[in-house]
Amino acid sequence: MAAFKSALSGNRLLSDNRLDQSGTCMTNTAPDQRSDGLHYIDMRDRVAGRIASGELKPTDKLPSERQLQEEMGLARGTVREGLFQLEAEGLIYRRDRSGWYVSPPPVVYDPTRWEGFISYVEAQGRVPATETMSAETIVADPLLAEVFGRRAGAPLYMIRRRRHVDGRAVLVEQIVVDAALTPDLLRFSFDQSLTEILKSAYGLSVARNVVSMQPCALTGYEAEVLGAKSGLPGLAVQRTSYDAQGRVVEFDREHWRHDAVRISVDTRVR
Amino acid sequence: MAAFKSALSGNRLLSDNRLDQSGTCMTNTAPDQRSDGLHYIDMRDRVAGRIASGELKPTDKLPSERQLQEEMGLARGTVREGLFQLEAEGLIYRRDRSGWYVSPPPVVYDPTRWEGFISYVEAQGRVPATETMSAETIVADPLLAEVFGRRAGAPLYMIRRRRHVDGRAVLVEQIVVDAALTPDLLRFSFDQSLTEILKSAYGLSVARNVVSMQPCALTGYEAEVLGAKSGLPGLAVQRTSYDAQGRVVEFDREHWRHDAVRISVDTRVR
DNA sequence: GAGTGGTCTAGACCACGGG
DNA sequence: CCGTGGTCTAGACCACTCT
Repeated sequence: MAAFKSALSGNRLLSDNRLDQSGTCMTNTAPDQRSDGLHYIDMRDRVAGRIASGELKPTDKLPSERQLQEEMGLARGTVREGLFQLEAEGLIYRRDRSGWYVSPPPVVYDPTRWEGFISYVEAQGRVPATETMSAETIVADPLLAEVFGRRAGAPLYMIRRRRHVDGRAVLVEQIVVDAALTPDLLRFSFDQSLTEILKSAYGLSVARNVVSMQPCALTGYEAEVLGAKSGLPGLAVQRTSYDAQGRVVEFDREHWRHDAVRISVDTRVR
Repeated sequence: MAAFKSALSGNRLLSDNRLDQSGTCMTNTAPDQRSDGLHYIDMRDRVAGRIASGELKPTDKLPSERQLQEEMGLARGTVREGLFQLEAEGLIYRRDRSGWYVSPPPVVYDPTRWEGFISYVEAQGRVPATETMSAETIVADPLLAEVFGRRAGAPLYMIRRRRHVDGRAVLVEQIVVDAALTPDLLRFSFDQSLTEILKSAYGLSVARNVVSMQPCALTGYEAEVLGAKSGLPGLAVQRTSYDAQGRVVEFDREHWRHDAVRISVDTRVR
């Protein structure tokens, strides 16, 4: 019913920045007309309202589940149902056994550009941080051998990092580079920009990116290191970067929290 | 602990097609070593195992929740918890009040190319279908006016469509085009390719795409028309297409089921 | 009308976070 | 240590689908 207006407003994609405003998609906190009788939706709307009004701001802690339960006269399970809704919408997130918090706005990310995470995030007025989880020499399994066009067993470097925005862990990544192109790479610290290292120390720069993205659930290792509950929606990004000679410079797999990122790509059509 | 092998296997992104094999990410059905004592995870693993083994195939219906409950000696809530995990991972989906089904593999989609949905899907051996929900003339609100570089109040066409793959509704989209560039557009049927219409009837082709993507929750209208429960993870895609003169040819917003799509982009670095 | 998932209640105990 | 969320049980009734 003539919903095109609302379809375009309450839009997290349109504005280029900062749009923690109104609501999320279309269900929205909207008027007050709601109260479908669905208790967990009412609960969702009430909390969403507090966020929209600014009563609760990004990174604020919500009242405890038991407080909300009492406050709204519901069973705890129903309260949690409403919280899961809000989490799925990216409005709130949880810290294990600590509580529920209001999500900050997402970071905008263009995986087709060869710019570092750090410059991206800073350009958006946020504070980036990187932790190197591991950096080691590995040998190419058949899969990686194919990616890099080497024999199985060829030496590669693998770096695992965790990245933060404003102190919150938002992604884990695992980068593989060809040891033949980057001798002695492990002498560097990877808490800074790898992009920069590859360019300045090895003269490698990227001419082509092949990127693949898929909504996923964060489970196992990724959920654990992001401090997320297994099953939290996420975004898996895989990037293969080539230089002008067609050599694979970087093979990168990233797992993002779903509420922490917005992908933006600008391309000429071939 | 030396998990890089498993980090690269069980990978839905790597292979270019069909990879309903092993598991999803890393938690995997893996060995049998599990049985953490977490009942809903056991339950997840058991069902995931049946899917991995081929005992349950895409589009197959799972046993009812009450059957699973009895079969595994769990409370129904616990069974549902496990089913939600599998849903989040994209392994299964539900049809409201009908049952749970095994998800078919996702479609690969490149939003930066100006090819139609139909050719994409067919090229992957799947059966596409399109339903036009509405097609109407609207006037530009301030937001759309800015997008199209017109005055507020300028005439535009808006088309809403629902797209299916193999009979399953996987996305809803809302396309806005400039009426000044496409006079009398509404005389066409939009169950076929809009791309084709714009090119052959109006000589419009696309030189540049600006695409933005964000994991989201499907709620309200989108959830409803996709037959999904509100809160289901989805992917919101917004595309603005320009022709060689820099005029906006199409402004498109799509909402996909999270388990139905994988995004792939191939770009030259500028 | 039978069977399915969707919602909701009112408990319980546990594992972990943080003071 | 206490408070938090995480897991789990055992019911109940409803709304809808399917045949």
